[in-house]
Amino acid sequence: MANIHQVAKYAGVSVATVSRVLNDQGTVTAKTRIKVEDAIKELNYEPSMLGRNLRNSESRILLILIPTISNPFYSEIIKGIETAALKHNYNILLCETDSNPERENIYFDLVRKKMADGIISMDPAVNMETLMKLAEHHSIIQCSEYALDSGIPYVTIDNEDAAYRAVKHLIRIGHEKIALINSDEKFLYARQRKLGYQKALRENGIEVQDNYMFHTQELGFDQGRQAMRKILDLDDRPTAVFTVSDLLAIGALKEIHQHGLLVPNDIAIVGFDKIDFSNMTHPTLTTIAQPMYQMGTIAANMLIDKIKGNEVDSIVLDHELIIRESTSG
Amino acid sequence: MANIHQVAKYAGVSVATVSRVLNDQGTVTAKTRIKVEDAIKELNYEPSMLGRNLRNSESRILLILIPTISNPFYSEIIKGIETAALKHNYNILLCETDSNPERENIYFDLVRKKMADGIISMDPAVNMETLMKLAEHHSIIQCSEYALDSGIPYVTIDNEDAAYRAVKHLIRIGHEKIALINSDEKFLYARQRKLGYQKALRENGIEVQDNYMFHTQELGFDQGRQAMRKILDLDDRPTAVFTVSDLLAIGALKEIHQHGLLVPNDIAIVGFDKIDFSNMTHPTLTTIAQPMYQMGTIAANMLIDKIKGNEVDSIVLDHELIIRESTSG
DNA sequence: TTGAAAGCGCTAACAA
DNA sequence: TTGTTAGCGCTTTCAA
Repeated sequence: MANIHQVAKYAGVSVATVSRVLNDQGTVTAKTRIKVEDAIKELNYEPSMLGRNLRNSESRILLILIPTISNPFYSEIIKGIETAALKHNYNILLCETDSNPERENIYFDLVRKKMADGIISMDPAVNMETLMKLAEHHSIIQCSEYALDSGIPYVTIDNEDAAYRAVKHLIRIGHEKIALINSDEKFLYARQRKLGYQKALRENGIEVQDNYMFHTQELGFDQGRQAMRKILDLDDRPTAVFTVSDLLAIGALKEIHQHGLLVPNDIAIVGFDKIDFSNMTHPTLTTIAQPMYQMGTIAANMLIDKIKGNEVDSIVLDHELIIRESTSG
Repeated sequence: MANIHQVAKYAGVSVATVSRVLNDQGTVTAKTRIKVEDAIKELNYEPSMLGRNLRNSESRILLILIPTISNPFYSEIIKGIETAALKHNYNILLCETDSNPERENIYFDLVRKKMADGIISMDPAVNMETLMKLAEHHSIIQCSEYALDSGIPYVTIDNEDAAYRAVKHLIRIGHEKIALINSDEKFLYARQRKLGYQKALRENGIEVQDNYMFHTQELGFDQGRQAMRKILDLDDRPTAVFTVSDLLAIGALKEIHQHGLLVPNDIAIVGFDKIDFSNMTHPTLTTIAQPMYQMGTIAANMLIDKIKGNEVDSIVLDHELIIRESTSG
């Protein structure tokens, strides 16, 4: 594998000139440019990013911090990030923390050690203190989940309003006994969605009952089933359930079917995220659409902006209630 | 941000000594080690991988080439890759080609330009010529999909046998009119699975009918629905369908429900991959389990071995038929 | 328009 | 055991 010196020698010019044609920059005669390009072709030369990156003190890599790649919610955001990153000549390092602090730390080290130019954090379980300390010297953007007072820019949706509208929809179609399957309230989005749930109930004169609110450690199918099992065991059984993720909703759906009950006739369900699978279930899922792809592109563009040294502002994107079969006979 | 020189100066030693304690290598007195470690702490020094990588001519990054992150089949493999990579101090660059050659080329450039030390290719649509040319000078492993005569090591399963067993299961429970929803036969796995399908039929004296075999461009839900719609339109309607991916199967399932028919009573379905969602549908899906996580760890270990300069052998992993509700009343 | 040379931060061969 | 020094491959300033 040739290096820049050999190309320079072969072309009969200096390395500086080779570098200039490589970067389409500076002033190079058409004649010398051709000499250099010929040499490059002849020697099969590929400029090494290792050298360039060291010289430029950049890696052109964006670190994406997610809890798990298994949740399609994140896959869709990642698609957006990747497309935007590519457009600016960045690439993405995928980092699944599995909510494991040790693993998280390995990934943080990558930016400390200059292997990544910035971070898009989507992990609700991220250690905020560490993240904030890191943000003092590095470019970081929060995506979807965030801490308001961290001073770290974020892109997200209005979780409270989204939950509010989901529950209001259930009330509008006649439900009064509405359960909530939430995730752990240590997460901001969980607290926000709970607020929206409660607000919708109160506004309609429905009492908020503690025994109608459930919490899960993760946002998966199994957790949805387990929570739904508890709900089905309730003496005064709810006629509708609002879950904070489609995966939870799909688990709940399964459990309801298992008990020989029907959705939405016996129990209506609303999910959250509008992942692809929410349209594949039977019945299809009413859910809150988050603009995931857009969230990804925006987060990436914000990060790249920040890396450039620009000020960037946080942004709250629109969501949308998608009414489907699980709430309408 | 301090560099190694400043640490050396602060500690009153040479940069070589700092490098030695950094890499836990060479011979350093406990006393000097402590001096250096103190300096590191004092200056908040973090060694730059940019410098180290240039010096060592390595990036410690593994490039993962997948068609799309949306298919959970790949997510699970990626989990395996990431875990194995991390164990060896490698990180993974996620590259979705979307079966777009232009995008593929951008990613190939990353290894040409030393930004990645090797590739795990899982894209069935990969340009084999380019891949083989690249393999002359770079470490590459094929995962799941492969070209036998490429000379590039692979890890996969026995697709023909897997399909054979899936169809045989359908025959055993009494089906004779069995349709196939396959993907494009330009892919090796599609040809192999078709062979298995045909073999099972022939062995049991069932005629292979061309009008029972369908092809789709992608392995998704929508393609499954469309194919199933055609099957339902058939004059002599099959009583069972073997699909080459769970996503296709889920689409087929949906379409069958839509027509007011029941699975498995009216039509039985077998999927392929055992993605998490195959257990969330109603009914749950009979499917072929691929050891995805294991495939990921093995592929990563093979690649790391290859980067080290070792010979690595291709490997065929076991699969398993998982019988669930979609084939058993 | 081009070239010489310094230097990005690190490792390792060699010398002391 | 430690230090000196030569690069790894590139970009960029300065001078010609």
